[in-house]
Amino acid sequence: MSRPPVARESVLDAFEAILIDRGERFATMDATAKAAGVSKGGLLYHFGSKQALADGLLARLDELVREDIAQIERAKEGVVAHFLRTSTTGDTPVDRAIVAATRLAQGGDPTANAALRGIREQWATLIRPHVRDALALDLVMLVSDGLYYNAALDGSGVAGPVPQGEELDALIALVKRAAQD
Amino acid sequence: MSRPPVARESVLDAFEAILIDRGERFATMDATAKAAGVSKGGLLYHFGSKQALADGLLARLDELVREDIAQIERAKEGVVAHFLRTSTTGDTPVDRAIVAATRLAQGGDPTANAALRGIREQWATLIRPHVRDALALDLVMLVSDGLYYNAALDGSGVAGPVPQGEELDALIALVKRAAQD
DNA sequence: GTCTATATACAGATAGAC
DNA sequence: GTCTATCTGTATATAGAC
Repeated sequence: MSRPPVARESVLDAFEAILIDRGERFATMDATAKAAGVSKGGLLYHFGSKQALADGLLARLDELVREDIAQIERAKEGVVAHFLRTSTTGDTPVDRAIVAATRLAQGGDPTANAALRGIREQWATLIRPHVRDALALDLVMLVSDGLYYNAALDGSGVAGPVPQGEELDALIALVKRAAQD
Repeated sequence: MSRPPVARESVLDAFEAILIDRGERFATMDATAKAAGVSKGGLLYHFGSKQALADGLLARLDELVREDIAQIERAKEGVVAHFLRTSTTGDTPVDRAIVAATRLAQGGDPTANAALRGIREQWATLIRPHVRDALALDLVMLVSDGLYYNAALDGSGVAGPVPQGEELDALIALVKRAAQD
């Protein structure tokens, strides 16, 4: 699992940033190359097509989710609480990748859609043993989905109408009470 | 408030359908005109620009939401329950308009984004008197957001990983128990 | 009101120099 | 490995006939 070149990563960073900050329509190869500080030709050396660029983003997303899931499993405050807390409170690499993938999916990229569905399934598998039943799982997943939905609507950095800090703590407690015994 | 011409409405229907079924990238004026059974020139008589087309969709959304809110207020099973039940269980005109607007928003249209934020605020105002406190409101809104998020990911007609039928009834009961006294 | 034809701009992608 | 130049397709928009 050798680390890819720096230029490649900064192209992905730029692509992701435009998706988040401006939306799918503005995430062109031209704009991405410019934001990454390379020429179009340079970008196309690393990613031979727009789809390859999207695939690169989704591959990185997959890896970040893998790490994220490992972290949630080890969380001291419990799996459910940590899962909800990291459902886009902050501006972490996973969160950014997920919002960017959401934008791609909504633009009409079926691979982005499938990736997000797969991630949600992984999360559900992770949470299932820690809640009372299927209904409780639905509740936890939907609250998490709701947090991501608001993050996707607001782009990065902007504080949405979603609980944070102590309010988020209280929400987590409320959901846990409803979802666990 | 005179009813707009039939052709105008069918153009909006077509635009909405493409947004939902294929995504923002595919919702071009050409594709919309074709799907609506008019020529590009015909479309442009009714909507002079892409933005005007989007504005038309959002204006219709606003009206549908107004009707939707009036219905929720009158719901026999209670405001919270009816609100959650209509958070995209089905394939109603409001739901379709919301998913289409979500796609526009994720593509990078700021007016679609603002419209969705406004609608969410209207809903919150509607729900607020019917729940225990601000925390309970957060819970109800986030579950609703989560349902819409899944609807947006799945497009129209496809059954997502989201509760339906009796499972949905149980979820609504669970949320009500957690959110009301 | 609806059409065809066309102008303009930009997206994605290729060729080939350095 | 990164660049410039360019080709091709297509999206938005205009002009003007019917």
